[in-house]
Amino acid sequence: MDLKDRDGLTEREFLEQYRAGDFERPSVAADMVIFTVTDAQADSYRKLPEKELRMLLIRRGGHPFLGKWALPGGFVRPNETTEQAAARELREETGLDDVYLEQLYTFSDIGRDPRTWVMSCSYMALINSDQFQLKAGDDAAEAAWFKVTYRLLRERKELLEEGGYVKTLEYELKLSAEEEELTAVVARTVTARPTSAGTAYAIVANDGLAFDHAKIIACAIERLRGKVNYTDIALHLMPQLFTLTELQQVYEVILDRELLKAAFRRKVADLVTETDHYTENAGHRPSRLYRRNLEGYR
Amino acid sequence: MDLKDRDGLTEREFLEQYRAGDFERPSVAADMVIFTVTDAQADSYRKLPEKELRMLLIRRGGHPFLGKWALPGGFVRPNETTEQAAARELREETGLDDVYLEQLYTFSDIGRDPRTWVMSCSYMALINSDQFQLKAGDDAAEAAWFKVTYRLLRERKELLEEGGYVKTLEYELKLSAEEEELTAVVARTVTARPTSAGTAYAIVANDGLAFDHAKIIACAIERLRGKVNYTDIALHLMPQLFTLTELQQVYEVILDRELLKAAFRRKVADLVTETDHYTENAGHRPSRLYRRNLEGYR
DNA sequence: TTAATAGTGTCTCTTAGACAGTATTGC
DNA sequence: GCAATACTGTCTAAGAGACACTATTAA
Repeated sequence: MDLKDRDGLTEREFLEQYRAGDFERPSVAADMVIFTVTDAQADSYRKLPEKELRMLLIRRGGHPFLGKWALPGGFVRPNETTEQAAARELREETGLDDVYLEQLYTFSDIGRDPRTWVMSCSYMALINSDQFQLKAGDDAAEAAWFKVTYRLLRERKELLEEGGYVKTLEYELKLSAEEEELTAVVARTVTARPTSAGTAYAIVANDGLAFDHAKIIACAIERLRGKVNYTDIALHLMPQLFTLTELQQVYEVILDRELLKAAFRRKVADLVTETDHYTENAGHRPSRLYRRNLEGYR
Repeated sequence: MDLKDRDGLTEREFLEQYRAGDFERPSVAADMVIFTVTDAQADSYRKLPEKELRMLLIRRGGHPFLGKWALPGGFVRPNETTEQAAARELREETGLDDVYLEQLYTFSDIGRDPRTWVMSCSYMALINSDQFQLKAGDDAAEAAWFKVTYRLLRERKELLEEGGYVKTLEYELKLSAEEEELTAVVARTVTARPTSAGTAYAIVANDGLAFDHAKIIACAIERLRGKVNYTDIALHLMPQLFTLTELQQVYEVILDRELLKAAFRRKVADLVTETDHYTENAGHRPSRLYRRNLEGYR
């Protein structure tokens, strides 16, 4: 087809003469929440080590937010998708190439970067403990894996005159590495009005995190918690071989609550395949090792 | 705190001297999938009218994709968030201000806009039939509400040598307005590999839709279908007063399958409040009218 | 009276929660 | 034997699916 527009141009002619207007454009960054799971120090030779959910952060070496901790990320370059930018950043920061990657949300609050107009298209990556090496931060920047806790602090509900309500959920986000202890409070506000409705995040308190990264982290944890229940997403955090108790520990550390063993095993039965291998030299009965069942989830 | 960076500048000094580099930046558009539900023509005075899921599209009046149909949307302006841009576009296209609005996904494939580098941050809006008037398209552009169907065409699963599989789900998207009939086939590819995993959309066939909007629409329908089952999202498509049968019809048209009455009523019981009003002059037993229960969902 | 929808009762099957009981190892 | 974890069996409660039955209106 050779449709012509008002100026009598075909599409090819139009594109040849097209010049991008000099409207102001935003920079777009891909920022990543990279999760992994590690073992805490075991108390006794008999006890199993506890699992910890950890996240990679990088200490800023320049303004703005000099000295604060930020998510790994960087600007999306021309001829690159946001996914590719995220994968590239991940490779640069961790050397890893082949991981679970999922887009989270695009944050565009004005002033979220004090330098200039920057939107953040955020991603979540899951790394299993086989791939995991603490060699993060090959470049000059200081990097560390922070232990994550995210817990409901308070809940408030206000009724509106016109009908509907505003519910505010305040979560405390705690991130701790060797020397560092970061704390933030993120409020999730759910507005329900007769016609409209919506959810918004706000940072209530923030000690040590750069930009609006506390929001992005909150968003990632909530996505992870949600998906754990109805997908096999948690298996991306597991090594090749693992016990069902380890898998349960990972679920528990993500959800921040204890689960019942029997029910848990029924639930994940289809997500794993048993092997003929067993753990050895634990101070107790050996445990069968499982593999991820790639056919499992639907 | 007055931390100084390598150049001996404080944060304030840094920001004062900061000039945005002239790296190439993308344009960012907010594109919207605006859903509503309408009544089809009833066959007889006795029969209830069927519900139809509809979506607003705008015929392009210029290159590229001249004459094709596109989602309402536009570029995000400086000092505006993507949410605000979406809300502004919605107001411009429909005159509506107070609606359910939710961010979907950010699409950034290179070449998705043949003119220049454009990312699309997509949103879904739900409009109830009270607010709905077919006055869309006050400006010069031609606009129409298209009836939506989205149905699984075929499913393919290929096992990989390294372990894992690639599953391809092909959906047929049909959009129809008075004279117009648009058809596209969108493939959702789920890749499951031992370490990585991911989902991607691709357009397999496309007749009449501009840009990659078939993907965005597919994404919106899948989000809507998913959320219908575990939130009260469908109630944003309902007028102030409605019958439970109407609500069920809306669920059915979204999910594209029939539901059982008794089970449905149990499920939505907490999402609605009964009123003392009844339908009148239907050719059969009157039906109790309900309101949305704003306390209902969690 | 009739053609339609409105609305309820109840049986079954599946799943999640709870808990108790048995099994097996290293030291 | 002991201190742990490994693993299974079973009761119960809640929910989804299926279906049948009764109720009520306008024409």
